[in-house]
Amino acid sequence: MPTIDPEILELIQERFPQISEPALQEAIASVGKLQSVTQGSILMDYGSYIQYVPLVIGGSIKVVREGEDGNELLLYYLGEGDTCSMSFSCCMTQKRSIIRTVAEEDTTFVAIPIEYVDAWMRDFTSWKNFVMTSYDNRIYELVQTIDSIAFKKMDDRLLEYLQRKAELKGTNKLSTTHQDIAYDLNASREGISRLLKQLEKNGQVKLGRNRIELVNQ
DNA sequence: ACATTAAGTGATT
DNA sequence: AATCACTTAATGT
Repeated sequence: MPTIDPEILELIQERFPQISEPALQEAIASVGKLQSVTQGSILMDYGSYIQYVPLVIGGSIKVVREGEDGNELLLYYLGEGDTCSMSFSCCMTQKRSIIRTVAEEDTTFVAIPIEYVDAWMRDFTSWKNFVMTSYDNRIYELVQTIDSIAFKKMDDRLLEYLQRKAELKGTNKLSTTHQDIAYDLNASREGISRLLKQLEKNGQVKLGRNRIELVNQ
């Protein structure tokens, strides 16, 4: 039996209050590995099998879907206290990943080897609840994203995107390029530039090279 | 100073 | 709204 890592134990208690059972906390601290990745690292890619389930401690991860032509589309973000629901369903059903996850910023997480994930569903109710709640949140966000694509015009999508991003990062000053936004929204860079210009005219944002500031109104 | 990268523009479909 | 074919501006070396 591996020893309990006190650092992980503390982080879990601090960032994942839903995981309340002490025995579960200790189990996580025993088998989990604390990992850090730099911005832009790909944690999981199309077709790969999942080896672990990540519990996000700090930073954020974006989950994207890519078409055959290389077009990308942002599905949702994972932030502190979140976990990747896709990795659950993948490891439960032994299927390859149908999405890609990329570190949106420098990110740390606790990696749980998949062999424990299943057993804990039986053994710990707080784990089961955590997983279910996580699914629920992710599906809710997915539906919002679908709504946004299906029913909203690009300018609304853009504003929504910026607001979510600002919320996730905890700041109104975003450092990103028009091109990156265009990739996430699967739009053209020029289109995004023009829409941002409009938003600036309306006093909703302030623009600079590599930075977009949301103006509270 | 020069090269590179981000952003802006206008025309076309 | 996308694409093209640029121009202009900011930034790194």
